[in-house]
Amino acid sequence: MNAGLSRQALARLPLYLSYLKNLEEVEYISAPVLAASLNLNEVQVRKDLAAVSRRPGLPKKGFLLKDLIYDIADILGYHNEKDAILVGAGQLGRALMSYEGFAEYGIRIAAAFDTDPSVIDGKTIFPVSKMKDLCGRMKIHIGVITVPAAAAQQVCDGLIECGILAIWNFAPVHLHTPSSILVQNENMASSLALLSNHLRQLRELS
Amino acid sequence: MNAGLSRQALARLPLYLSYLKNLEEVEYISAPVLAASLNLNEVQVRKDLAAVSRRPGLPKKGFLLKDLIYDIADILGYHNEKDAILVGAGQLGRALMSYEGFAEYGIRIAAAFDTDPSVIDGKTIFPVSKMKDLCGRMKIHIGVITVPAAAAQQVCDGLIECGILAIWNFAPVHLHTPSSILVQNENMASSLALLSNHLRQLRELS
DNA sequence: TAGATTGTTAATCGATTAACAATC
DNA sequence: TAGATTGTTAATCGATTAACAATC
Repeated sequence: MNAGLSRQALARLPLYLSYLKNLEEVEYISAPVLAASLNLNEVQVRKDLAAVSRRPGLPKKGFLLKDLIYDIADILGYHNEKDAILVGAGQLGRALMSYEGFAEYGIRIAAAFDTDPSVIDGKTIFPVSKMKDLCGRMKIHIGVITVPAAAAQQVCDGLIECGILAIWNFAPVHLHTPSSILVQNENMASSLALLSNHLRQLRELS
Repeated sequence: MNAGLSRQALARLPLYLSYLKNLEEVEYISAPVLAASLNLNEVQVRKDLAAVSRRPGLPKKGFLLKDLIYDIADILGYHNEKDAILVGAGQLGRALMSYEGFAEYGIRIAAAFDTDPSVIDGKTIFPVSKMKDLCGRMKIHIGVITVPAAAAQQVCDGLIECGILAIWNFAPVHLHTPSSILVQNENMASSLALLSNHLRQLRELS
């Protein structure tokens, strides 16, 4: 299991999981049913499930729902809590900090950092100068960047100095990092680009 | 132009644009230089630029920076402002509402809606019951969903009734929509999945 | 001119989808 | 048994990358 899990397949798993968790009064779930519910190709789902499930599915029945939920959550790392730090406690940063959903994803924002004294409270939001110390002590490996674009690279460099291994970047810039560091861009501008393009094409048709 | 623009290519354009806008004292930019700066393949960038630029690039020089910025922004729809409405004025919703960056992307959040009376102020946040009326009058085609997962499908149905054509969905669920509606999922859970997986693989190596 | 860069055609790669035998 | 579903091998598709002639 987890052998042939492509990037895309991995990104589909949370979708499966959220759907499966909402099912009630169901003991088994089959790939065709799941595929139909999420508008996905049946074979694709079958392959994904085969890759994540520890026990094979049962012909004519499918997969035991309870086990499947467990297996997917496990692969997604939801079962072991990981601490993260966040840099940039502006509106977006604070929205993320107060998002309870992260617990479900195995992520806990242990602390946030900012340079603006007016947002620093010494309880959850600290001055950036304290970052390295805290990261080292808590062995934190995930950093969330929610600072303005202009400051993002510098913050990124700082996080790497602190021993961060994976970065979740909300700033609309490309970050330069050593190849061992994973940067996951939450690229809202790209999403908007796809929306705009769709609307324009509709307009051009008419 | 804009003929062979794949989904992925389109998603790269905002990256190019943000980089190009930050350049100073530069008149021409070439594909190889841009590619190197963003850690992308040179041919890929060359093809993308050829697809978006209205005038061909100059051998040995590249593309006129000013024109290139204009052309990309144009394709991305940043030059014509589009109104959007947002449903769910919680933390995330309000963070998006107050994000000034959208103006740059040609998006304006014209109004937000919520069911919770305590957040409704009658100025920017209105009761959901007013949604259809406002959408119709303002000819709004973009809807942003920032409600909890459990409410998302219902909100989505409401938006479609209001004449919305494209949906930017922040709720971690798959939305069922007619095929003519574009749904762009801002799937934070998927991003986190990729981060977690990367960390786990590092752990397994050691 | 020589050399960098362009645009484009061909080869490669990876992911999705189709086909099918095996199983309960 | 018959039929639905599984796992897997092969075919297709789309995007990325390589190769190369054309251009300034």
